[in-house]
Amino acid sequence: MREVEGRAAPGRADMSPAYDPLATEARWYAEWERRGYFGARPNSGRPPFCVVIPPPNITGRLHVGHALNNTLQDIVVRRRRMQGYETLWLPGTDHAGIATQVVVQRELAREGVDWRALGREAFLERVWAWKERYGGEIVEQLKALGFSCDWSRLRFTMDEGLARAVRVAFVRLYEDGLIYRGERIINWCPRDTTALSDSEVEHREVEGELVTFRYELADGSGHIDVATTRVETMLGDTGVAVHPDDSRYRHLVGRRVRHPFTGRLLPVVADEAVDPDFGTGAVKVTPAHDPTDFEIGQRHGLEAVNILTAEATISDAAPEEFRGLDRYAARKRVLHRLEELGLVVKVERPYLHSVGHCYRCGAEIEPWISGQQWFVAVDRLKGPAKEAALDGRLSFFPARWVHAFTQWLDDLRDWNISRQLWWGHRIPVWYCRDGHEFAAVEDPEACRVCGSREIEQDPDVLDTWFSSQLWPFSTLGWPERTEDLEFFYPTSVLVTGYEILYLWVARMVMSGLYFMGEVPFRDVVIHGLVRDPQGRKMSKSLGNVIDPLDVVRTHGADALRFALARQATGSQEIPLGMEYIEAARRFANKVWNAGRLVLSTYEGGAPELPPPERWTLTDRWLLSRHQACFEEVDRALEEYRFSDAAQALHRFFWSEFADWGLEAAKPRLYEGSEGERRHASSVLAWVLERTLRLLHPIMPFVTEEVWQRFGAGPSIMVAPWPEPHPEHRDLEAEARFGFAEALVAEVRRFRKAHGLADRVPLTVRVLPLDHQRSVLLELGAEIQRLATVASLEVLEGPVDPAGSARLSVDGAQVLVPLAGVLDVEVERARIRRRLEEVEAEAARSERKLANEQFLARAPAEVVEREREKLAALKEEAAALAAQLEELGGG
RNA sequence: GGGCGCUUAGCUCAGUGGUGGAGCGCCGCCCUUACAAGGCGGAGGUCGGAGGUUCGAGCCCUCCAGCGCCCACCA
Repeated sequence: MREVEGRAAPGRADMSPAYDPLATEARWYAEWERRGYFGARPNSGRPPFCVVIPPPNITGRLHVGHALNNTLQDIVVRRRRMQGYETLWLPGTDHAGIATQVVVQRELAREGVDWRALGREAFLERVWAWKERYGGEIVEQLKALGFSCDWSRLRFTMDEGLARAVRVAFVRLYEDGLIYRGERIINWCPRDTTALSDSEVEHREVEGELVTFRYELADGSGHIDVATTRVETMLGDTGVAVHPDDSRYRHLVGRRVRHPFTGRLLPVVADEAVDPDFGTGAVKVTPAHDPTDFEIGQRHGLEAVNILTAEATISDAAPEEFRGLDRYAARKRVLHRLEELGLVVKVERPYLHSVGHCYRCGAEIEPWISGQQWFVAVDRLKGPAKEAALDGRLSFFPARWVHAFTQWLDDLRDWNISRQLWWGHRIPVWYCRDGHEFAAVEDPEACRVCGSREIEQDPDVLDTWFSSQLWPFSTLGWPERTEDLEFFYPTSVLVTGYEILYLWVARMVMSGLYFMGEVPFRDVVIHGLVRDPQGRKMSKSLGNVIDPLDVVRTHGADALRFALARQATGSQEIPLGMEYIEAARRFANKVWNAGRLVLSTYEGGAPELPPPERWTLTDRWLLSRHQACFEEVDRALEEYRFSDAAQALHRFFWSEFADWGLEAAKPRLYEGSEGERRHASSVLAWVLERTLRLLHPIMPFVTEEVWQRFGAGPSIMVAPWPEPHPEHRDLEAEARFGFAEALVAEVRRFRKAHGLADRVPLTVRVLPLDHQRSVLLELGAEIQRLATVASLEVLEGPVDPAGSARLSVDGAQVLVPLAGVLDVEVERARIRRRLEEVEAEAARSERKLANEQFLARAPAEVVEREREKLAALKEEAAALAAQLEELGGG
């Protein structure tokens, strides 16, 4: 624990060969928290950066979707903090009206208690108790993943301040005429017995039946056939509608048909809403149970007969023989009775059609008239939101979401905000005995209009999303003008899944603009849903669920975070399996072990580079590649391309820094002079230390644990984001080092082709092209080490190649003397294979260069490159052919 | 009905008009003192199909097929 105390003792004496996340992560999180690194202070003099968390429901345990969402936020937030912003990540939880109420109802049911019988107050006490018990759990789970939220500002959508914000918002909308009450047809969930907004209804294709049945004209002079997928609703039919231009039915408009069960006379009306091409072209009208029919009914003065109870059983408004039946039983019964009466024309089954379902419980939604409901009029809200999305005040990542966003706003209809629940913000409207109605922020004692003390508050509560839409400013203290609100609003970024783009994001934008006059956030980052590697939803029954907390225990939070970031492309699905997390864990281990190597040779202290004039070719190559990595990571994170950033880091760290940089440095580290060792070590340390900082937002723990040992500061969390060094980009060095890489790879391949174990000492003699000579002189020791070569000779001029295998690398000739050892047959095969490749490529190149159009129209440099390539290929082919000849292979 | 996205190695996915990549999986060799949670090498692709633009197309355009998602008052 020494390193936790502040300045670490450098070195790796205490570093075990295997990284142990379990021993590291919780310790560091507690330490960061203790030091107050997560806390933000307004008006610190630094520029503000603020993210509000999409508040998890208090019903939930942390699942992998939360892990993804918050990992991405933490990456953004940690980077900004390192960049010097006054960074606030504001956490909180959501009361989640329906979801929570249902969970508690179920808990009560298990105890044999009916929640309705309990009464409103006692029930709410139970829910609050539930919240106290489980509401904090998810917070602990978020901490286990390393998320750097400012926990001192933790909010809950029903805490005192937010409750006040909800009331102020409601009253203002009410007084501005944007909230109204009306009796309209709404979406009703018969299981949760509440209304839902349009956005809370999920449409799913189901196999049902399409029943065509007959209404006889009241005077017996004919009939009219109608089709329906919900035949039970005919119990509430009060009319039949046809299209006004439909000549087949024009003579029937104005006449009446007789309802077979109720005896009611139903007028035939003409209405534009009818599609003459569907079914029979005539439609039964059930104003109480279908939105279109409701409107038709309104236009033609048809009665709305509500034949369903709140639980979707047949009500007393229907004929006695059907009363009390469940809606599905009624569907069968009505069909059966119609058949008995000979009125069924046909039944198409199965008939695929779309049916609305409750987004919470999955029950089929009934369009229903449930008495008075509250609505938000959206016409004056949606315009400004759309404008903000189009004029750039709001930016979407990926940008394509802007279309979905604006299109949704275009189609948006008034928002039903009243819920027939007990858990939630109660609607702040009171009614007095004399029928007066008023809204108030504070609980009133008397009627605002007549002073009567006999007042009653509206029994309904508000849609959960009504409070959620205020989240970016209510959490900062609104309606008070707090320091936090002044400093941090508008917030900087919102990171969320696309599934709540409409439900939540769009409404925050509308309300932010309305109440604050400003967008609630500048950037909207939309990510996909986590799926299993086969693209299936994670579910218990499939056994493919990944529990983030299990992963933290077995692989570490860093591994989970990296795997998620690595997968987080802009696509709608994010495949994740344990094998991805395994790979990420191995990466964390790689980081740890690269740290061990570098630290074992390093003196400690903030790494410093030797002066540029002393840089070796390897140094220049490594620094150039590191700068390329920096640029890629920095740009990717700037644009919220998390996957690109993670991949760039992985590739650089493993394939470049470790596989080549560290391996190439070993001769100097182990066998070089003291000066060489120090030099090599300080370059590696400099690159590693900076790379750790680049990686820290994604993998905070392992980077901190290694970084501490440099003794370069109190914590990587508060270390600055690396500054760019464009002058380190050195394409010439990369090209020259590339020759060494190619030479090493060719020798390795040769070794493998002949099955020569690393133990067998190889001598390699190279006749380089002029520009390659210095590379060999500078990198001789590195090349020997990397290619496991005992002796590397640089030739001055042509040498008799007899008895040697001959390789070709970028035009350089490479001889591997192995007289007597070489298996001639294998060598012949190797050469023949290579020759085929070279000849095929040369042929392709020749064809291209024979094309006059290519010569005329392609850029000169492309043509030149092609010429050089062909020349090299031809040279190599000739050499290969000559060798074959010598080997007598024919 | 409208809209969006996807189709590239066995799997999951990157890919900026100029010789097709990664991770995982597979085959082979190696316990080399950072790491066997590793190293090295290898196999494996007519880039969904058909046209078009271009000197040149995985990439740009059109059409087609399949898959996924969102929206919609398909009774």
